[in-house]
Parts: sequence; structure tokens; C-alpha cells
Amino acid sequence: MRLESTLNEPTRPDQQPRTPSPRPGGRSARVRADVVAATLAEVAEKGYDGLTAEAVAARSGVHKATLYRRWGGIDGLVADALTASADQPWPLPDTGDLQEDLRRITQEVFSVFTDPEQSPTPTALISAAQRSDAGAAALRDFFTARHHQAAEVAERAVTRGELPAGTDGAEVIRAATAPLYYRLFVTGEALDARTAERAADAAALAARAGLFASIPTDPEPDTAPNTPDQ
Amino acid sequence: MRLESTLNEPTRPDQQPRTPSPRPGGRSARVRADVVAATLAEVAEKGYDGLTAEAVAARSGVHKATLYRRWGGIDGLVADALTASADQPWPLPDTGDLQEDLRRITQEVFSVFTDPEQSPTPTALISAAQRSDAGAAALRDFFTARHHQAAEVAERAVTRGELPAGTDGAEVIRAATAPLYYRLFVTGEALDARTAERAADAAALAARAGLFASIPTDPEPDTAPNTPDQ
DNA sequence: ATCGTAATGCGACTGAAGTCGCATTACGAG
DNA sequence: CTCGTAATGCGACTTCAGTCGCATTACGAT
Repeated sequence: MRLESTLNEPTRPDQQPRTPSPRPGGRSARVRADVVAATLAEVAEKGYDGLTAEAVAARSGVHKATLYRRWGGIDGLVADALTASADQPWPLPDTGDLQEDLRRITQEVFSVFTDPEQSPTPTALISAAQRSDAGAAALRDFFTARHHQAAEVAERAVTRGELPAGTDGAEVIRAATAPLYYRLFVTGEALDARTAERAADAAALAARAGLFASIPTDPEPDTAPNTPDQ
Repeated sequence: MRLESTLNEPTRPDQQPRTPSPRPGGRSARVRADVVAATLAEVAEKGYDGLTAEAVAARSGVHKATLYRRWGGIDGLVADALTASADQPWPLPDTGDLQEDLRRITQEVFSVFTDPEQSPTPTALISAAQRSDAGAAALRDFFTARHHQAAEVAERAVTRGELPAGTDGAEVIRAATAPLYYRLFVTGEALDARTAERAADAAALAARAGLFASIPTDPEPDTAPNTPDQ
């Protein structure tokens, strides 16, 4: 999961014309790229409470007042950085088996947020995003995009006949990854590879049982059929 | 899930002698109670970024400098408020059926965080806790305590023969509640009753399949062998 | 009742976040 | 090339979070 911005290099002019400014190809774009890059670098280094408008201004070479004018504050900087990351394409596994695909996805999440090299930026970014409405909205969009992309894994499983028709693919993804994010961003508990695997397996199991189908195949998936009692 | 402090009423002297101060029964205790109560009230009213040391000082009648001396800042206030909530006993369902117990638990979480009357305090408290090391530690302790308490639901199921021996009860609870917290505190998506129910059902299903047993009953609950490659 | 000590009250001080008005620069159109 | 305009640079100013030294109060022990 890449949260780095597309705009790291000032030489890419109009990748993200979200604010259709009258000067999309010139200095404004350069400024935006520099600022987003500086924001990501700062947030990775100092964490989200160490994130300062002055530091971003100093690092990017853009005046502090400009930051406040264009982004309205730290919140906007974070939101913009997140938005820039949202439409990043994302390599999806396609092993032909839902459980294995989900395992790879949760494994990927695990890797990113466990690797001290990669984790700081996305971790700080997600934490920072929760602090403002703008950030929260950007974060919601970000995850919506991710869920939508990753849902393909489940949709392929439906096509294969592995999952019941009408299965909500995004919901399968949420089920698989939620336990990881829950530990990372709510309880603060440690994360291990086995947890990642179990989460994927549990999601695959529930999906196969039809729990994520719009009209559940079997509303009460326990009781009679499979009661693996001991 | 009650996150309110035990120390709302200044007339309870030594309920929480965490800091074994030389004067546990006197003014210090009163001050702490007032401050914790004021913190909860403030955080509920103004959210976690509206939480100000000065406001807490004003509301509690305690000087600002005292707050910084005893609690070290907003972080400490939040952490203390959380700590005070951690050992609150918590009514557990006991319906004789794991799935139903889990449903009631997730339903309870859903209710608390959906009800505009109850949600502000715990929501803001959890968000605020993630902003500092002290808060994060207190939050971890809080959830550890909650998981441990709620694990009884799974342990009873083991006793009943409903779940395989060696099942990690806390893990079952985490699996059941994670999707809710994931939406509430990570993605910011809306939460509905059906999601709560599905999460409980999925957790029950996975638990019955032995996914949360220390030595999984059936490590690969689907397909025959596991050939990770295609 | 008295005294020593710790905790609190108090107000001034520091530093940084965020704002404002104005000067300057750079883009884009003609 | 020239000009109009929008964006940025600039520095001072306001505001508030957080700190410090000292005076005062209240607790607990003798």
C-alpha cells in the first residue's frame, strides 16, 4: 500500500488538477508538489504532532503564509497529501484462490506497517488525517478507493463460483483488513504475521458462508450443518 | 461500554490511588476528581482538538499550572481519564450461545458509538488517546482489560463444547469488534446495525472453525492442500 | 494546637501558531 | 514584447499553549 504522493517530483505538472487554478502548469503546480513532498517528509520524520507549518514552509521553500492561504493549515496539507495518494494504482494479487489473495493483501498491509522503513509515512498520515474534518474526508475517500480496487479479488471469486453471487467485495476486504488496522490504530497492540493470516482466513471463511452477500445464502451459518465441536 | 470516569463525584476519596501521593485522602484527591470530570466534560463538548488545558482549568477550578505539573499536559489528562475507566466492570451477555453473545457485544458497541447522547465522550477520548505515548499506553491497557473481560464469552463457549479447546478468547472478541472500530476510527465510514451483526457472525464462524485456537483444528479450512502459488 | 512539607494558586514570561496588509514575482493572453 | 492579474514572498502583529519562580494554602504528623 503506497501512500507516497505522486507529486514528489516538481517536474510533473498537471497530474492532480484538483483545484482547477488558472495556472495549472506553472509555479502553482511546482509549489504544490514541493509542499506535498515536504509534508510527507516531515510527517514521516517527526510524526503527526511534530508536523509544523513552519517546518513544511522551511523545507519546501514556500512561505508560511502561502501554506495557510492555499491549504488552510496543517489539516489541509495532510488531506492533500492523502488525496494525492488515493488514486495511486495498487498491485492486486491474483492467485486464483480467494483465501490466498486475501492472505497476500493482509500480508502486504502487515509488511508496510511493520517495516520501520515504510511505516512512518502512512502511519503518521492516517493518524494525522483523523484530526480534522478535511483529513477525515480525504481518508474516507482514500479507503473507499482502496476497498473498491481490492474488491476485485472477491469479484473474481464470485465469477469463479467460489463465492455466492451478490457478495459485497468491499465488505470482504474490510473484514480481512479490519483486525490489522484495529490493532494498529485503535488498541495499539502489536501486529504479527499470524494475525494477518488469520484475519484473511476468517474473512474468506465468512465470505464463503455467504455472510457478505446482499441476500445471505445462509443467514444462520452455524447450528446444524457445521458444528465442529471439539 | 462505559468510558465515564469513576471519579465524577469529588466525595469519593481514594478510589484510584494510582499515584500513591503522600496525601491520598485530601485536597489532591478532590483536585484529581474535579479535573478528570472536567476533562471528560470538555472532551465530550468540544471534541479532542477543542480540548484545552485552560478550559479544563477554568471548568475544574484548578489552576492551569497545576494541570501541567500533575498531568504534564492534555495527553496526561486524557490518559488519566482513560485509566480511570479501564477497570470499570462491564456487563457481559450470557445467552448460552456464542453467536448471540457476540451479537450483543457488537450491538452494544454499535449503540454506544451511534447514539449522539453517549458517543461523544468515548469517541473523543479514544481519538485523543492516540495522540500521545501516555494516551496510547492507557488506551492499550484499556482495551487489554476489555478484551480480557469479554473473553469470558468465548471461554464459556469452550466449556460448552461450542468452541475447540485452546481458543484465544480475546482474539475472538477482537475479530468480532474490529470491523466496527475500523470504520469508526480508521476509515470514518458509517456504521449500521447489520455490519455489527455480520461482524459478530463472522467471528463466531471463524471461532467455530478453530481459527483462533492456539493449535488450529483445521489450519486450511478450505481447498485441500495449500499451494500458495496459483 | 503547632509545625514542616508538599501541593496548589498566581501572574509574568517565552515561544510558536496563525493572520494581515502590502510589495514583488511570475504566469498567460494579446 | 507588454501588460493585467493572480499567486507568492515578506515581515509584523495577535493570540494562546505551555513554563517558571515565588507566594500561599492545606494536609498530616507530632
